[in-house]
Amino acid sequence: MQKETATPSFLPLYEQIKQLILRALSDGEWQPGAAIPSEIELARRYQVSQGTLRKALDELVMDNILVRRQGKGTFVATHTDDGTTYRFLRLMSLGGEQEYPHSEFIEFSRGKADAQIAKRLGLPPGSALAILRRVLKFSGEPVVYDDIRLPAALLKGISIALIEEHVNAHKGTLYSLYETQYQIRILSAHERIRATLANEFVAPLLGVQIGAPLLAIERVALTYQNQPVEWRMSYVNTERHYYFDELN
Amino acid sequence: MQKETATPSFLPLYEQIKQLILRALSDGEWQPGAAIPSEIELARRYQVSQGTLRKALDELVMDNILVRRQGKGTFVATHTDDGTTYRFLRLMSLGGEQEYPHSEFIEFSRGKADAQIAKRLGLPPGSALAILRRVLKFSGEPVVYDDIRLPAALLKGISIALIEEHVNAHKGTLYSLYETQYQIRILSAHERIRATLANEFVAPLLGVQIGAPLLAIERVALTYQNQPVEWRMSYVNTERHYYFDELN
DNA sequence: AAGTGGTCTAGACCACGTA
DNA sequence: ACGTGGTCTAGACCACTTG
Repeated sequence: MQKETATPSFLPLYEQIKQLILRALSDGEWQPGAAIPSEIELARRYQVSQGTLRKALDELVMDNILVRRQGKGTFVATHTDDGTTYRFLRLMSLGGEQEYPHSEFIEFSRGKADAQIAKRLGLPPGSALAILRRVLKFSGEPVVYDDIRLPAALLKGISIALIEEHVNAHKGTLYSLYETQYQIRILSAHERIRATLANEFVAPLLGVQIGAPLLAIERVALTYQNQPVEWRMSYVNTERHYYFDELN
Repeated sequence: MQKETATPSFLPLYEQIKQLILRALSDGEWQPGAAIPSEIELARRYQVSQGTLRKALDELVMDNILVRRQGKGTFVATHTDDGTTYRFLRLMSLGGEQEYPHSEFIEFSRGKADAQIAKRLGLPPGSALAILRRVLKFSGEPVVYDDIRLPAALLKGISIALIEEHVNAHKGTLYSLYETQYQIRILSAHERIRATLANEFVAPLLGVQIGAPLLAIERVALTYQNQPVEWRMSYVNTERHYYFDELN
């Protein structure tokens, strides 16, 4: 007899605690980069043993939502931290070295969501979007063209100058910009990858011939409760770079 | 002051236990699909508490090396199990449905490792390889061309008839064949993805024009101790399918 | 009813970072 | 010296599967 998995007959305590902590994080009780209370304090607050609390934290750490530092405390994960700035960057040079890109912004504008983007972002078609176009250069060479779109309401008062200042002067990523300026924390993303040919628009931006093969990567980035907040389409010239993935 | 991470000053007990269990698995003490001893028995065997043993098992389960089934026991993971047969398949149809491919084998032969493949497999250049070429069809349409290579010594007495029997009559994958017939357990893999153009060899096999865009996916599959045992290059027609990846 | 994995607790002690 | 996370233990009890 197969058991229905619809309603789990029983919800472990640590899972409930995890949800409570997630809610507190989502409500902004603890800011990105800041320390949350110690395990002992949290255990007292939620009236559970330290072991049970630890198990809740374990899961949040596995999800890259929290970061533990032995001897110091547990912190809200950031996109501005040392090694995590390019957490979502899956491109490496053919030699295998990880390089970090330089952004050149081409355009910032506003537009409306077409059917596909609306569906991906869980919005009604025609919703107002902020549109951002840029080229990523690796070692000075253009490799990626990005077309990035977010619900316009999320990015009040944004300008291309502000973006460039943050990303280039500040050595930040778009995700650290969202986080520090707009209280949007990107927690995960999924990508759909296809092969395509460079058209007359993207070819000159990437310095390739029309008809050159490119990766077309459609990404949706998610925040708390897996809510989609950013859509982007990237075109990647893989003459000198590859996309890597680990399977297990 | 930054601490050198070279030699961890201290190895947790559960980590040592994990290594011992890994060794037992690698030595074939417990076969794929079979139950390993209960937690209580293993705790007794390794002279640790059940909690510590559990933590070791937790990690092996996270690595997809073991599978827990409440009330029944802990089992060695398989490629022949129900939902895990296509664990490494990252292709979905554009509509989003997961489809399972049908293999058509084109060729089985022997050859020598060139510099790149030798490097990827950790072999001396010129080593003897088994070579396998096939096309994967989804809903009857050819979508993937695979060029697959393994150290010849691993696949003693293999034949194309045997492969086809296993994969098609038996509804198995190559990885389940390796596992059941040759005692090679694939545990993980990594892939490098680039965009390319269909050449005169692959185009007719995939039913596309020469010059059509394709994904070129180079995969190395690993067994215990992250030892590489299989190399493959896949060419994927993404007109009706995409490669998906989850980032977090 | 018996056996397995899963949860939860309370407490001791260790390793690490800071002051 | 102190506070933080990390490890380990022993034991009670719960949930699931099988006979």
